[in-house]
Amino acid sequence: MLIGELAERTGASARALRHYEDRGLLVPARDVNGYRVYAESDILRVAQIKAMIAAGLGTDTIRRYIDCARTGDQGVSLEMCPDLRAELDALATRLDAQQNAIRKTRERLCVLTSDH
Amino acid sequence: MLIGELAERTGASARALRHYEDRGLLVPARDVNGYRVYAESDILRVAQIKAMIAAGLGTDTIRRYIDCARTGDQGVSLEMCPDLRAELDALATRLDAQQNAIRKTRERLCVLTSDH
DNA sequence: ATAAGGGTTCACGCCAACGTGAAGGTCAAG
DNA sequence: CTTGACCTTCACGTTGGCGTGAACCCTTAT
Repeated sequence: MLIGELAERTGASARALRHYEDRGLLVPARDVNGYRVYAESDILRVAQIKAMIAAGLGTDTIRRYIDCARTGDQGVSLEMCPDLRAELDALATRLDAQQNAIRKTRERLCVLTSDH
Repeated sequence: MLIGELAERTGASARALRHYEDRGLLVPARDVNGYRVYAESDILRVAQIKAMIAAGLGTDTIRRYIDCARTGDQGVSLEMCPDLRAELDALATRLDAQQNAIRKTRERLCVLTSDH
């Protein structure tokens, strides 16, 4: 599958897909003409990447996640994972804090508007 | 109170405080020598601003929030507020989505690490 | 007088995830 | 052979919230 099709089927732009490749998140094969050739499994991978990006994770972290998962499949060492776990925990904590902050803000606004 | 003291008492950098002023979030008085002079109430205001920034709100939205709150104090019109409310709701929704995304990511990682 | 430690206004730098041309190959169809 | 719809690689633009000098003024202590 070429980049246009993958873009269409994942909802990511072609530019984004090339960007993911730059960041090492996606490594498509190349056709003789130089075109990127993607596998079916890349659809799932792109979905995961998009979700992690949306969750506020950086591409560095995502790449480490992917590497960790790959070595996990092969039953190889998972030593790099603990700090990855820590990073995910930290992000979750930050998101909690953000939710609290916005909840307080809304409460203050509700008091002012006498709403609810 | 001068900018250095406010910075110290709020944890925000002096640069950040000037930035907030550029964005219209903070309007300190000026001494004869041109120095910014802040009121005690600005400490609370800066705390609110920091919280809203941390929550992912942009300075435009925050300024509208402040204006809305000010006019609210004086019992004046609150017509500008509905879209502000909508914006806060949208942000809250986005944060929910992010939490879901990171939760799924952590679950996938847990499966791989056979943890829990 | 001068050094130290405040303050001021520009104005460029940064980071991250792409958007957006530019300039040019590839390939099937008319 | 040419149009058109794909693809390729640069490489600069964008958005936001500041960081980080630069160059300069104000005030107090030595």
